[in-house]
Amino acid sequence: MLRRTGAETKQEILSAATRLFSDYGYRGTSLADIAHEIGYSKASVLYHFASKEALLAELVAPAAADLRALLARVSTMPLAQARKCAIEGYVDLTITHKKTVAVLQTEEPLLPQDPHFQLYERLVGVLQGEDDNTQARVAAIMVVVGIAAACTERSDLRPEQLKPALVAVAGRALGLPTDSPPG
Amino acid sequence: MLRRTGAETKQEILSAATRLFSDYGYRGTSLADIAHEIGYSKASVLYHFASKEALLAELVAPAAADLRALLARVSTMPLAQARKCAIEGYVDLTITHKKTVAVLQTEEPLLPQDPHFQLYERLVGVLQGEDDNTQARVAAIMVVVGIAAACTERSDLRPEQLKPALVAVAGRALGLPTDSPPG
DNA sequence: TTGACATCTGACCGTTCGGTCAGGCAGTGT
DNA sequence: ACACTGCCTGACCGAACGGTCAGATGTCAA
Repeated sequence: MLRRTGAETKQEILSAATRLFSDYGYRGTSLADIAHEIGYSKASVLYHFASKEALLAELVAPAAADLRALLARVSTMPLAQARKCAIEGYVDLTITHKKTVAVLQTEEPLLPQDPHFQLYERLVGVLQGEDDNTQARVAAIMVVVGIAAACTERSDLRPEQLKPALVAVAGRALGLPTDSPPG
Repeated sequence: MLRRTGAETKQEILSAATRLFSDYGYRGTSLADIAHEIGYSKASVLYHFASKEALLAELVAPAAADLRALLARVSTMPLAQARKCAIEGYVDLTITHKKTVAVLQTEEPLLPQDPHFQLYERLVGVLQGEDDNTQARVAAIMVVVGIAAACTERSDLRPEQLKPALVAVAGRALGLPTDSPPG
């Protein structure tokens, strides 16, 4: 018989959950919804994941790992390079994990004590640079949240166009020196 | 006996709901939570509001009205002035209705067909200007979402500092000509 | 005092949710 | 043939939710 392996089913569940969570939110999606999406029963979802919360955690893990890696990589650089690299890395990450970021975007702000939230805090810190004036902080927050928002927009812009646009606008917002003058 | 009037109670409910919705989300807040917050019963909340959804609508109405007014005011201006005025007006609006915007911020993206969402679409259109290239659109989205995010941050920055910072960063992100060159 | 009205509540209802559990069913090694 | 294991399910459970309703209580006008 053509039975799927457990690992395959688990991946199917993760994919369906990512889609539904990003469209309807974590709280707006039931385990039954996820199960129905892939033609399994709710009990089957809970066979592969200990709880709905554990499913969310596993879903978010890859994006969180990438962000953690980016922060580690950037932390060894001099500030100017770190900011530039953080922007580009974060843009890549957001494009790659578009749907996952959309989930975090709508569900995370409610939990300041959440570990993922603290990663975002560190990213904001890097982009903010040494200055701790209001304007620098505002710019950093705007860039981090704005990049995520622009990527998760319904509009289907091609990544080849999207990435340079995001990097350019982020650089402008942060007041970074432009390295590729227009014209 | 010192009974409150119905209008007073209604306002109390709206205030408590705004606070709780912005902290825990619409779905994360029950009618019982709101009632408990102000020492009334759940049935009392439903005496003043037809439903939880109606409560949300009434809660959001003032901010939505302000945004609508801003868009109307701006629509009669030449483009350059409209963009500048839209930024400043939107910053004011967001600072004024900080908590309400926080509610919309986390609950709205899930409903593209929502009327409030369409107001945001129009605002993005104004900031985007005539260009419909990727970069202009990305900048507009980033500014609209970023302003809201920066205002609803936990950090308690004084509005006197916050407003000029937001306006300046937004202008930079959109590539507007700087009208007040730094010292 | 009485009746009309506004405000507020406890008790209740139907639904949905996350989660549990005993068991079915297919493949595999012996 | 047998037992074992991994995958999956229907039926069920308790809790929480939004919402309804009859009625208690207070206010005010006549």
